[in-house]
Amino acid sequence: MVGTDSGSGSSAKRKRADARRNEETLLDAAAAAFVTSGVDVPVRDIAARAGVGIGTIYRHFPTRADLIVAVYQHQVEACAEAGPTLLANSSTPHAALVRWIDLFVDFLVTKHGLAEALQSDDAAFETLHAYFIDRLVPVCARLLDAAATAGEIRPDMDAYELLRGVGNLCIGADHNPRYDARRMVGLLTEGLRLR
Amino acid sequence: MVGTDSGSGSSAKRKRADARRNEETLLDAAAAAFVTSGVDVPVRDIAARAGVGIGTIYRHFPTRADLIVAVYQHQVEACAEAGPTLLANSSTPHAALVRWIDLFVDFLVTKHGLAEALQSDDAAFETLHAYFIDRLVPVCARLLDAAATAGEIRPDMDAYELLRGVGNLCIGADHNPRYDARRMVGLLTEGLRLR
DNA sequence: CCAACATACGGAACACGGTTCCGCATGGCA
DNA sequence: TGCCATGCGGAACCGTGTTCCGTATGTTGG
Repeated sequence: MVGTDSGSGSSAKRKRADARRNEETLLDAAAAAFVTSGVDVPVRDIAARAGVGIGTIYRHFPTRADLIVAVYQHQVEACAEAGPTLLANSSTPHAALVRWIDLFVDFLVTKHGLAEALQSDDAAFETLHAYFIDRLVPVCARLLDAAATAGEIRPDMDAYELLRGVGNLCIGADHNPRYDARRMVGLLTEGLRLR
Repeated sequence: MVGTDSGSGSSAKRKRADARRNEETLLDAAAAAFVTSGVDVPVRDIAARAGVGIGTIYRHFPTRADLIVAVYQHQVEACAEAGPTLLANSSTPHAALVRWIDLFVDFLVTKHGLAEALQSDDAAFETLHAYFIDRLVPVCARLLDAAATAGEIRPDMDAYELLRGVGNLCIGADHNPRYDARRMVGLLTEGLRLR
């Protein structure tokens, strides 16, 4: 699992039935609201969509970050797990790295406002930061290490820094036809290459 | 000059003396506030610092963007003017491009929150966007063009997109010792290179 | 089945920051 | 000096995050 344990996990003292139901409903409502209004959608809107009071949402997900993490956990997990797979199945480590970063970019640019939230220094997004870093930095580090060992890229690249840079490049990628985050990220990974 | 004409310009019907004084005071207060609290400092704080009412600040600078533009106009101007100079004085167009982008990055990372504001899609920052784009994109385009003509970089790079990417990379550059925007931007310009 | 308790709920109320608006003050001018 | 356009202050309003408590309801022991 993943640590937050804010889900239907089997641990602890088993919550009340209505509480579990509400948590589920909220997750669905939030997912839908994120799609239509971005991850910055007002808390009240999510509550209204779920048909619950504002207090309920705060009780289950004390910060917006908790809600975002819960909604996107599966996808982040999938991305993390894709790392080793790509490394095993790609022609070179650098190719694996590029493909993995593509996955990450795909994920970010299709979630309205997520890239912004990810880089925000607002304390409310602390756990969001932490989750992404915990889960993805090690994967990225492994890919970087493999590529560096193979002599394909410069050896001094820090995984955290790279992910942060990639995340930054994804900001505003939706809602701006003149800006193509993928191309920019491509430039970045190209610049990483040893020549 | 620059178009906004929100300064002590000699055009129009010459404002009242107290109004001109207030505008000056506000500019100073805002500059100081931006330094200590970032460009997101509450409007009330700037007003308080300047010793004026809230209405006054809105009268002179209808949006936060107007204030930011007014405060940083000189520096943006200097950056824009440095473009041709660098092109004339550098060993190669690519070197000029890199040095110019360094200038831009230096400017952005030393203004707490400016990079964020620059990429925000909030309507309030519309004029900020517009000003930076109007002033800097042509300069960048000229540098890109020179470098492309010299065969140093790929010829398909759009100036707006590059500046946007660079701006994005500068987000969160202050207040995060683990992230070095300069290095990331360096990677980007390296990736631009033809090899 | 019922009582009693822990748990969870709803939403009013508060905090905060942006923005508007209008009655009042004042600089500039005849 | 008196008049008027210009400018000023800040109360008030709005949207949104967040807290808190009286009430409702699931759960469990008798």
